Amino acid sequence: MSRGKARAALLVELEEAMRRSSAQGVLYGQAVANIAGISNSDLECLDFLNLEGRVTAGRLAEVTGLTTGAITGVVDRLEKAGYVRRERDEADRRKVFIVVVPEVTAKIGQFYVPMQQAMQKVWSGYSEEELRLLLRFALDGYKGVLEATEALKAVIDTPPEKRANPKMPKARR
Amino acid sequence: MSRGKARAALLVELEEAMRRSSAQGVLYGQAVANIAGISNSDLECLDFLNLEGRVTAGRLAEVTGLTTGAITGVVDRLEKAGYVRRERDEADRRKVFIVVVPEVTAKIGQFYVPMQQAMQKVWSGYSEEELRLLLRFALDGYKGVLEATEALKAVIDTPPEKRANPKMPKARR
DNA sequence: CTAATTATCTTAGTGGCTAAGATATATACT
DNA sequence: AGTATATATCTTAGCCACTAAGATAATTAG
Repeated sequence: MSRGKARAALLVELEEAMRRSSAQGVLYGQAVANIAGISNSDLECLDFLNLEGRVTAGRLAEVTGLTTGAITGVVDRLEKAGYVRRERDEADRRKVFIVVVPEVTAKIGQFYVPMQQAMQKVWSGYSEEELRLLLRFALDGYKGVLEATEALKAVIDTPPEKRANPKMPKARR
Repeated sequence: MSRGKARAALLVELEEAMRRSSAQGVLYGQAVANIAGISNSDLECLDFLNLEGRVTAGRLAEVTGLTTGAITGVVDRLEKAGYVRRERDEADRRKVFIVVVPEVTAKIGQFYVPMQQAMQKVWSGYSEEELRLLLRFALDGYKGVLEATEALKAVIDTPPEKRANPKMPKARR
């Protein structure tokens, strides 16, 4: 206990640092969307499509939290700009798969280069063993955020008077 | 080289894992805004105010990338809902400081509880030494994202034909 | 003390979003 | 098979937050 920071204090700092970098990450995404001349939602969908490859319109609505009507608009704009194509599912002709057009989508990729370079630079300061720890944490963290998103839905169903009333994570200054 | 993952492969995995969790984090924020009944931008500003405490309208415009006109709207809505107050700077009466009303803002805090709990759970799986490494990384990462945001502005000023044309970070499947 | 600058607000117009319902296809029931 | 119900996407009307441009008010520079 005498040497090293007390664990509780460490966690507070960790939380604040992660909130700050995540907020800044959001801003980076907004800047990319602005520069690329597409809306935030459009870019969010395009990013997801790049991770998943081939996704139905309905799935896009699920993961973004937008209505299916809004997704129709998103896909219309992305398709018009050439980033994606619609592909009817031959097995179930109600479904529409959205697939990226990699040659065109690559134009967006350049706006992520500064972020990738900055991250490479950060990572260069860590040993392979440390990077493995970071990977473990990133994977754990992803699961955690998914869980939290689920749990948040439970909060909605809890009547307000039964909820805890915690302080907003507050500033220190 | 024979044991442990090759560093390059590790970095690719790390990047994907971090992109996924960051995307999911964005969704969590959107869900909070929906439940709280305020817009994404309003919540983003409120979060920033909670970190910084007391901030001018103009600074809010800077950090969010919104126009000052849009910020007027944000602050109007937040003020009407009781989350913040406007405070004229007595030294320079053009400026308006926006200050949070903690008692009211606490109502939003509850929606972050699931996230905090999930993160506590994740962090419980790490030793104090490991947490210190994570903190170092979170701080480095924040600096990195800030740098990247700056560097992105440089990309805008580079004529398109002089830019590299990298592939979009692509899926593996 | 006039001009230029800075900080916020106002206004008009636009675009993406939701809610509700239409359309088309698939599945379940009798 | 044939009818009802469910599912997936699209369409439409209306709303709200955003931008761009300019107005207002206060400060700083010459």
